[in-house]
Parts: sequence; C-alpha cells; structure tokens
Amino acid sequence: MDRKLLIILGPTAVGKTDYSIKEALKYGSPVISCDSRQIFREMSIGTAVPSDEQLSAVPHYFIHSHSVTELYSAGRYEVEALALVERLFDEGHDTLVMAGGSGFYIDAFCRGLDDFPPVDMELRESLNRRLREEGVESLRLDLKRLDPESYSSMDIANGQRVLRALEVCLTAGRPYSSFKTSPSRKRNFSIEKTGLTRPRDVLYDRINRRVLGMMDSGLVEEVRGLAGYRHLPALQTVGYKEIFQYLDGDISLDRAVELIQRNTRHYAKRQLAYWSRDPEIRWVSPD
RNA sequence: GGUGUCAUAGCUCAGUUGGUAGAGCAAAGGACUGAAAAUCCUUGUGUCCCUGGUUCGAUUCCCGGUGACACCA
Repeated sequence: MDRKLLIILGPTAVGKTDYSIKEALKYGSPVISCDSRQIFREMSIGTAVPSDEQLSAVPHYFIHSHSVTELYSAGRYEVEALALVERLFDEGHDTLVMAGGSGFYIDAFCRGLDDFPPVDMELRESLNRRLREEGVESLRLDLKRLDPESYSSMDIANGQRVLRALEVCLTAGRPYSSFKTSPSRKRNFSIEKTGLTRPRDVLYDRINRRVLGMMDSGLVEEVRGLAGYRHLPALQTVGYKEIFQYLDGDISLDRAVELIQRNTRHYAKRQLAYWSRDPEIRWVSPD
C-alpha cells in the first residue's frame, strides 16, 4: 500500500491550522505539527497554538508536547517525528497530515540532517561568552585554523553559525565540514508539500490583527509568568522578547505591540524566502 | 474674509547660495545542516503640490491657484 505524507506549510498567520484540520479529517489522520514554538507547553497565546476546540476536532502531535526547559532542535524533531510517523503508518494509516511553519524542521524531517556529535552545553556556553566579549572575529580565527573549508564557504559574519561550526570542530576533533554529506535520506513513504499563501498585504493585515488578538487574550500575563525562563532559547521568540522589554520598562506597551507586528511580518517574509527555492512545493490559496 | 507659515520617499522630516535630492522609521530582496519565531547579509523606492514667469537650466527665485495649520476678524 502507498504510504503518503502530506505536508501543509506556509507563513505564519496564513491559515494553516484550519486548513490542516480539514485535510486531516478528510484522510482520517491526526495532525502532526511542525512548529518549533507551539511544541512548548509553557507557551500558548504568543505562539498561536490551535484552540481547545481545534485540538479536540482531531488529535495533534508535537503541540505542547515538550518543555521550554528541554533543549529542543531540528535534529531531535527529525528523530521523534520520524518515529511517530512510522508508528502511525504501521497502525494502518495510509495518508498522514503534517502541518507547520518551521521550514528547517520540515527539511530535517524530509531529507535528514548529518550526524553531528551531540552538543556540549558547557562548551557552547563558553563559546557564547567569547562571542559576546571578543566578537565574531575571535571565533572566526579559530574556525579558519580548524576548518578552512567551512570558513571559506559559510557566512562568517553570522556569529551563531560560526559558533556552531566551531563547536562541532572542537567536540569531534575534526572539521565541521567533514560531517556535511548532504544526505537526502530515503524515507519509505512519499511526501507531498502544499504551501499556503496569500497576497502579501492580506497576510500582513492578518498578522497585525492576530497580534492585537493575542494582546486581548492576555499575552502580557503569559509572558510575565515565563520570566524565569527568559534566558532559554525557546523564549527567544517574537511576541515574548518584545513583551519582556515592555515589562522591563524599556518600551511602551504600544511600542511593544508595533514591534511584535513588525517582527512577525519579517518572520513571515523569511519563511517565504526559505521556501521560495523548494520546487517540490505546490502553492495554493487557503480559501 | 485677512495675515502668516508650510507642502520633498509609504510615514516623520532634512536639503539644494538655481545644475532634478537624503536621513530615520516603515518596506523590499537574499542566506540558512541540532538556537531556525533564532542568526546573518544586501538594497533608497521620488511628477520635490499644480499652472505660468525669470533663467542656458527652477524642486529651489517670482506671480497666481489648491490644500493643511496657526493667528486675527
């Protein structure tokens, strides 16, 4: 029997949730979420997780399934989502629906990542300190020495990337670039990608209005309650960063709302840029 | 009704002693192998309100118009 996985992707606020529930009902599938922020159970309003009603309409996976205190990653998603999908196929599903806006996670799931050594958090912390105190140049010089190939091919202005490459070199004792084989792992099911899209001005209008809705739903209170987690990667998220600034007294609430709207628009733009070179995506209007 | 000030990028404005213009914000384009809602790179988009005049040349000076604002009636 043909096993097929439908992936519904698209920029934030385009209307993926409703669309994916309809598709899931059509095929008797659950919705396998692919969203790097909705996965965290401590975050709800600012990540626009599906409503209780939507969640009860069809089972959802990877929504509120992990804690912000865990270090989550695309690699971990690849492993966990793949295991889940295999299990669901084995239980008799022939068509499964995945939906989400995290392009990197989707790629990790579809094509797989190379096997890099596990992250040593102490090493990362010390490299982060160096990045803060000495700047990228310092890390860059080390990378140039340990992995000239990466150094010459990557974006060396990007501190986070340089740090990552260096971290792998130091952990493994061999160059980061030597791990990169662009695997394109075989999956024993077929994948169909559907991209949801709307005219830019319509999308931006939906984003602006959704942010206002989040404010009405109590985003400030949700963020206030997460103050203790503020330093975690999961909280480096549009809608949370800005409210923290407001709570610090650095900006007004109106300004925070404006910034959330703008940063969400920028996010949507980056998502679209990311998918623009994927020829496998069939683009449709959600309506 | 009178007087004055202003009119330049999507917005707020700067500027050109007359040689068709530039900042901030907004915006646009792009990169991406375990932080990806993260992180990083690139880009100035224009009937300088509209007629007419002076001038080799007017966004700039002058006349008139229109609009906005302020003050006086």
